[in-house]
Amino acid sequence: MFDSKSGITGSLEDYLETIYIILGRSSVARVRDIAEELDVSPASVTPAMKRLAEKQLIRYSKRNYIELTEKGLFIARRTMTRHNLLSRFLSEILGIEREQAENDACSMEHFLSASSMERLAAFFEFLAACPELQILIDTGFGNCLEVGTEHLSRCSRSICPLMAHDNDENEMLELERLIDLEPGSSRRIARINAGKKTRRQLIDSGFIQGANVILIRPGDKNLPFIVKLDGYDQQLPVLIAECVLVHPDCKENGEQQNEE
Amino acid sequence: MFDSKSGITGSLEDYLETIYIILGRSSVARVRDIAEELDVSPASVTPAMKRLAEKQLIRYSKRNYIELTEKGLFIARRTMTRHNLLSRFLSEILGIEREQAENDACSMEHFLSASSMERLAAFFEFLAACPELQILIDTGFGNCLEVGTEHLSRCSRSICPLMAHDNDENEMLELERLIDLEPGSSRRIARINAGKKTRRQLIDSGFIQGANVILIRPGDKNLPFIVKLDGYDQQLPVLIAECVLVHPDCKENGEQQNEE
DNA sequence: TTATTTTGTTAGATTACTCTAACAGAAATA
DNA sequence: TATTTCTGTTAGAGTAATCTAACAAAATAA
Repeated sequence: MFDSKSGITGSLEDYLETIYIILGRSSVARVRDIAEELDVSPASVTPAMKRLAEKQLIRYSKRNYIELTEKGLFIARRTMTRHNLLSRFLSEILGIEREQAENDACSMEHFLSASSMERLAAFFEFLAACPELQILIDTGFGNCLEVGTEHLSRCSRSICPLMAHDNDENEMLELERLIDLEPGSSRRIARINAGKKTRRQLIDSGFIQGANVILIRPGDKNLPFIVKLDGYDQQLPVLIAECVLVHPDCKENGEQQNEE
Repeated sequence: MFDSKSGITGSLEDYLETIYIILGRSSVARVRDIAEELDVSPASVTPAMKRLAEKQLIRYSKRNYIELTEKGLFIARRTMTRHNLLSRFLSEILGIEREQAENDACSMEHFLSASSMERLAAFFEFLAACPELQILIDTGFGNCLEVGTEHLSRCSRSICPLMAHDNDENEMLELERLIDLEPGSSRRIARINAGKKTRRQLIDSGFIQGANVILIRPGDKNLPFIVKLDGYDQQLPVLIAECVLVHPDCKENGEQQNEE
């Protein structure tokens, strides 16, 4: 219920942030404005203001304008910054639609710890200092948005103007299909090569890059495929299992086996 | 209160996830195990099980073992996957300590939307397919963790084995200090060049890469510095304002002015 | 079999948040 | 001045989640 640092709830943080936003454009903040901005009833705002005043985060007296205290201002700004960092990460890096990114950020902002926030900020600084990274994300990852993941196998070659790919072929062709493995084989998932729907289904089930899969029983037309995914048994229709590509079983990937 | 998709609360999602984890290692799930795993009182578990059973997400009868239904299993797995994606992003990409990453992921997992989840999964796939990106993050961004941000100005040169940096000098030296600007100048923040404490203070206040700053009043020994940061007035002690570096005011950065 | 311990449930209280409906104060209008 | 409208507060209810303390059922030990 309580957020990571402030000692106040996410709801109260939202109120503070909203007051800050209103004061940024209107010189005074009234109950009505807050209710409207947050899309809650004015009757919900009054008790929230009382709670905030009790905690010395706002100055508030009945039927009067609302002001942030030093402490309240600090939390409001920090919350807003967390929101911005998350929303920018989701939209600028991951390529999520602005509105959706705002939405996600709105609820996650209350739980981003100080250290995560600091690192996320550092990531943006690094990105700005490192044009190569920006190119990779825009050209490579960004492209995958439109062209679909089918092209991902050729990404290293086509999108990366930064490096000469001499031994490209063997690097890329090493990816295997999960269904082609021998029973008992253990691998790391490389990617899901499927359309939106199947892809989402697999990801929801935990088939994400880096997850460990062990083939238990290869399926056929009637029997489903059985694998152990990160230690959990899972069944899959063969048609869906076909879309899972795994990294080769070489030494480089072997070191990822133990996470401790 | 409710999470993005399931129509159930974060708390109930946690219960489902926990049941899934317990069933992955113990063949049966009891109230006691769940209470222990989630660090809540057993008296809190019983009513939660009733709520879950009502929603057809578990099979539950008084004093009996608890089983997940098809639907419950799906939500449990999806929640766990979201957790893994977030926690891996925080630890593997941002370089947050494992425990802290787990913590943050625990609370944020309930709010990551389906599309963000999909894109985050795609990011890991892209990372695995693009060794250059991995190198940049490990060598460049990863290094910043230890050496501090002072070195960031030279990152492009020193860490990037991927590109020849002929015109390095002018690229890097273009960064200006915020305090050296003329009053009225508008720029984008590039990075914060300060120790941990000052850095955190500035970031908490919203001084993150990409934010727009307009210099209102240059400070001196007595008067504080005043800037407009993303539309909000802020005061800073001169000593702290010194640490803010901004991008040059060239055409390339000018295009970021409007976000719409 | 009886006693003890473990385990699970219930009752009752608390906190945080929301709502609707009724009401009160202030401002604007007639 | 009187009335209407806007704005804010209160009262009262509901939901979701948690807790402690008391109790009940089941399993284990004596």
